[in-house]
Amino acid sequence: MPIHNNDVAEIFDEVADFLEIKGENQFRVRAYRNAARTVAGLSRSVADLAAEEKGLDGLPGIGKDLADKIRTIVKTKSLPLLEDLKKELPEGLSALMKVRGLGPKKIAALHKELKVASLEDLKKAATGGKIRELPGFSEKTEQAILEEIGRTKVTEHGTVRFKLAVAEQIVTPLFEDLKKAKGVEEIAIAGSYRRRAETVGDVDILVAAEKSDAVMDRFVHFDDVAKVLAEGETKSSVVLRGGLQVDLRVVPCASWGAALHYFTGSKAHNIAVRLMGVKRKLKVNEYGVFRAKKMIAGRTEEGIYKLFGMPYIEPELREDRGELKAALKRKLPHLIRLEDIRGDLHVHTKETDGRYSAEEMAGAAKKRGYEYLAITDHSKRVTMARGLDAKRLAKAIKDIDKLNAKLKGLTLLKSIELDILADGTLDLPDSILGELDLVVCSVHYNFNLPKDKQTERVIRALDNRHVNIFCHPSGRLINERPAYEIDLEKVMRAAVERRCTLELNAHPDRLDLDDVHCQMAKEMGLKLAISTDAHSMDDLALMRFGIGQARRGWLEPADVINTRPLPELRKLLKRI
DNA sequence: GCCGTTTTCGGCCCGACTGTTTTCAGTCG
Repeated sequence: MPIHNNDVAEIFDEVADFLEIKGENQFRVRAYRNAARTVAGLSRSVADLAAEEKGLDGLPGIGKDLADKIRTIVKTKSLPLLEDLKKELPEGLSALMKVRGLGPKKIAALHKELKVASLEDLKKAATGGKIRELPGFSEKTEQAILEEIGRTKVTEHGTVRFKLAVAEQIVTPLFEDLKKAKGVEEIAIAGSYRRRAETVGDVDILVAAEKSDAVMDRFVHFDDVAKVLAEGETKSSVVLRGGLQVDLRVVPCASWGAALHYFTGSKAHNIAVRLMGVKRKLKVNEYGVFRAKKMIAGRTEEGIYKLFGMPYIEPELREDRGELKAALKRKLPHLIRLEDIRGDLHVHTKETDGRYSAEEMAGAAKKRGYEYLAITDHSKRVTMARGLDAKRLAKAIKDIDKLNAKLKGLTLLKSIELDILADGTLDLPDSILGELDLVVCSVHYNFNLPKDKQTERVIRALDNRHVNIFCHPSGRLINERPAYEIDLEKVMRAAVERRCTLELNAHPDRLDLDDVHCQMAKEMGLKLAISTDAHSMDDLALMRFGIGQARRGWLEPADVINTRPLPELRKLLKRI
């Protein structure tokens, strides 16, 4: 099995956990964490980079030592330093770092005094009343630990994060309620939610008000609050029923921009901006930018960036993945917006597993202001969805022709979501595919092929000159199913050569491609399709999640085919 | 362990809240 970027990142993070528990130099710890973040955010395979002479040179936070360690990991799939650390300390300790309220110091004490070596041990020690006996711990901390283990669903693989769409549903009623609180001048949801990350760990609500008591009070007493974790004058935290943690921060109006910037993050982006401040003898915090005691920026986010010689940086870019450098050089992308989308290229109807007719879907698409909509029902291999065989597809084509004759202002595109069979052949014959406006194709079965076979399978499908778009390319379902083994970089290069493309599936359960692969596509000049995979009329609105992901991947309107008017789109869909 | 429009050595973001304490360490974001 090849080494993925995430494998390297996980090893570095684990090293950082152990070093921290050991009480090592905090800056060394930070170096490993930074390196983990850099590797996880790379738009190219770190294994490939490691194979190149200077491939790892100049990566932020990765110097000679860590570059060597990466090469070791790629070559041997392990890191001697980590193996040594695991001999010194029990392997399970790193999982304890995921328990909220437990940090390196407490974990070290629990291990030293109670021989706690795993989540299991921790639970036992807490239930047995052992923890309260330790200095610095109490019965209260013991209870808190037990609650945390239950509440956050801590596993060996970390804590469960909420899908963005789920978090949106849970937090919207609270957000709407807080808007009505007395004294609220400005209010926004910040954090990873505002950066449109695919999942969020918690939700940060920010309020500007001269007096905080009314809004704080309304917050902690909101109907859906299951537990108040902290309650202060400027900051409170609650857990809503369903387990989502929400933090509320209240700042003075003059600090709105600084606070919004600070609480939007990412943490890495903030640290980088603060460092720019330190170099100019300025202090950047959530209240503003200060020279000595004098506030010189912070009412708006724009003002802060301007002070450092940069244009406004969109939240989706704030991951410290090169956006600050790009901003300084005035090379920021003009990110795609929802309004740029002119049509959806992947939707289902009740002919297979959708809920509405093509006509109803067309009506919903028209309401959204779309110019075109591709009807892409499943092909016969997807028996569960009653996929179309050639005969039924032929009838569907005729029906769409009839519909198009009476539709005004919107064109339905004749298409199919064609299954790629295990050997890379396609589920329907070329003769019928030639009748379609475009063909999108997907993998729905045989997920467990070896990586090279899976990659070959998909590329073979792309060899067919009727094929235009490879859908939900990694096959992952967020929080539910990992991606199948596939070399997407290779698939993308194949797509560029064959004048076809990949989909960014906008469904919030998928968001597939991820942000890193979107950026990879952009860098190799591959123009993507952003589609919802809608199974109902409402689903067309999921496009906004795809746009969020695309923006995180630095995509501009020109990088996406369904921003084009129909005649241009048709040209782009033509293969030689 | 990284890094450099002051630097190859000596720095490395910053503040709020909690808990167990009597002035602060630990944790979090």
